[in-house]
Amino acid sequence: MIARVALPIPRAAPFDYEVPPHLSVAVGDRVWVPFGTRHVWGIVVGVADEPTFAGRLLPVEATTGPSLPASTLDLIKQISDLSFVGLGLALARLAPPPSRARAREVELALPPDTAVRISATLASRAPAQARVIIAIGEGVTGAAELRQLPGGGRAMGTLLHKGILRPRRLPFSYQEEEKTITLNSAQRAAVEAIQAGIGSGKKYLVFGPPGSGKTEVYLRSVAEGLARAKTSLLLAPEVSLLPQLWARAGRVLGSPPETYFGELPPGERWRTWHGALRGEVRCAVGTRSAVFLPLRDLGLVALDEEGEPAYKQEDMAPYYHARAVAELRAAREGPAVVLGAAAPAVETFYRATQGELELLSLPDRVVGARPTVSVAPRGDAVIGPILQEAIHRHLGKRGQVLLFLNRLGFYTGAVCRCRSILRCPDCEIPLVFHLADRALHCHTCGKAVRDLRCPSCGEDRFHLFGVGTERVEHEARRLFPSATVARLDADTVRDRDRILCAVAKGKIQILVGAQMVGKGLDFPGISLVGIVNADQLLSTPDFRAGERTYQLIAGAAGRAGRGERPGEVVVQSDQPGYYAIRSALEADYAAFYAEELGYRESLRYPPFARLVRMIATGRDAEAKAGALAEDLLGRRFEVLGPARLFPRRGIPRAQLLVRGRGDVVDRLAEALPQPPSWLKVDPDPMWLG
DNA sequence: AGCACGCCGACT
DNA sequence: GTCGGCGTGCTC
Repeated sequence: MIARVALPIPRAAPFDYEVPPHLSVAVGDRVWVPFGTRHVWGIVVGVADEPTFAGRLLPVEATTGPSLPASTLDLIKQISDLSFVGLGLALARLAPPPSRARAREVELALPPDTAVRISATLASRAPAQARVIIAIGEGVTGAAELRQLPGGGRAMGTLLHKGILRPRRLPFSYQEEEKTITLNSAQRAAVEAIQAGIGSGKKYLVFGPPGSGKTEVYLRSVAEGLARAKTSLLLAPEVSLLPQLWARAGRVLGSPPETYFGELPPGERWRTWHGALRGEVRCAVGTRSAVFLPLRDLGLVALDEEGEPAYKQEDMAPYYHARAVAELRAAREGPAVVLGAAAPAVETFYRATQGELELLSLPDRVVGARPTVSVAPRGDAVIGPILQEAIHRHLGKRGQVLLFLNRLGFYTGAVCRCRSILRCPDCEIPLVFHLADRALHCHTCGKAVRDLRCPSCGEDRFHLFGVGTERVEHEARRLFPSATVARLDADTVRDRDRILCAVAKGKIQILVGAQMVGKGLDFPGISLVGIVNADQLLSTPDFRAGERTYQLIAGAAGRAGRGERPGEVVVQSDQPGYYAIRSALEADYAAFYAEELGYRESLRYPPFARLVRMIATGRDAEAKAGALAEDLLGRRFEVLGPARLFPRRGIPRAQLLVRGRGDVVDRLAEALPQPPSWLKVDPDPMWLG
């Protein structure tokens, strides 16, 4: 028998191997095969009697049995086609490889006082075990550190075996107090509507302001599904949001759900994936990669904050949007898809108005009161006088302060003295300053502008800008020397657990954070949220800049005043009249949507067209992109660019955008059956430029 | 993606 | 004379 095996290499076609008589393999099995001078894991995507390869075949050497069901294999096949990536590579990155679970962090499985008593009795006979318990009592949770104690490795193993310790499943030890929640009528109506859609593949948009109880609606719907023996998936855009979701789900469902996300240790990922495969997992919470979990009898997939760009995998192939994958699963496996947001993606809301999704509105806030939102000029200060005054006021009342910065300081935009952001005359996308030729470039159409005058005041001298989180942290410490200041962004992600716990306990007065902090975190002590530079996001070279700005402000407003204290939000902006900022200040999504939709239509951006982003990389990226553009234009594609991008790790890059109708991806797949290795093809990109 | 093979600059 | 830079090409 011949096994056709997808291998973790860019090439699309599978490789044929001989299956020796003592092994039996089926489609979906993981196999160990010789490949060149080494061995690799592959996944069987077909079996046949005759090979398609003419050369000499090598044997399959081992198998670990099923790694995914046929439905998931089909799903990943579809994703690999849509994102112009070989099936083998897509499978290797989406189905976790076999790995033994090994605790990375441990915690006490007993109340601390009991543990102290046990360690006292152990002190004479098993001093190593006592030392481990004492160390944990002192706050050490890392398994690696505990292993370094004298005899620590073995002692930890014994304690895990005895059940005194247990592996910590989440990179965060968030605890929430019990509270009983009664649904209001809008929430009840939403749960009823969703319940009717479980198993039918219906799609819903749960639309409501922060604190309107969207999470409770998903959780009650999950419970309804469980009662009918259906499994569920709950997705959040960021790992940092999982602990709260996990804790709340455990409380509503009666038992804790499984977790699945990229940073989970390999053994844990494998365990959850195989639990799902065997039908043992009934509910899982996770980030975008969890949308592929092979849960059996899937009844519901919910995406919280569905407009968040983190749902799209764009940095690494295969490129996919968790929402699109959920909808593909709905079509083949029938789960209801529930999208929830206070500020949905414009595309999603548009689809709801077109009847593709059922709109379920939750108009009322059930947690806290709407914070007061005000706008303040930033001028040349990082933290302007009005925000400074507000921080003083809240610190004085023992409130906590969150200072947000969208950390896209990567781009250097240009502002005129009259405070308007300079935009491309054709695309209305903000221009990006390139130091190499000291010119402003449009990353959408490729135009380079050297002699530009501000369209609103005619001035030709501009100010370049970009502020980072470190600078904000530094300013906060300088201005408020007696406050405890912490910073949470991609650089400090390893300390996330510690920092978030300290915030929850009120030990940090000012938290400076990038995007990740802005989403559904729920800290009752935070009474003031300051958005340091709302204009910076507006200047990103992307047609979604307005949408992101609205989402940022709306999300931040949702962070303030979730507890007893009334909340306040101060947005620093020098363009308070710009529609995205104005409507966000008023929490008026409908007004934002109306204006944004008009802009999208007049300039033919999604949802009125579909974009495919192509990035050429390498020495003559621009020339190659240019030749490709010529070729595609000849085949009657609409092509924007090529535009020169900033080099990445010293390697030049150039971008093309192909614009078309819904069928543009299929047409491109026909035109470029196997894109060259220097070209990345990303349909429906979330980030341009 | 690896890893080999292959053809040109600075070193024991 | 070699060690080694990373450019192309192949792996059932």
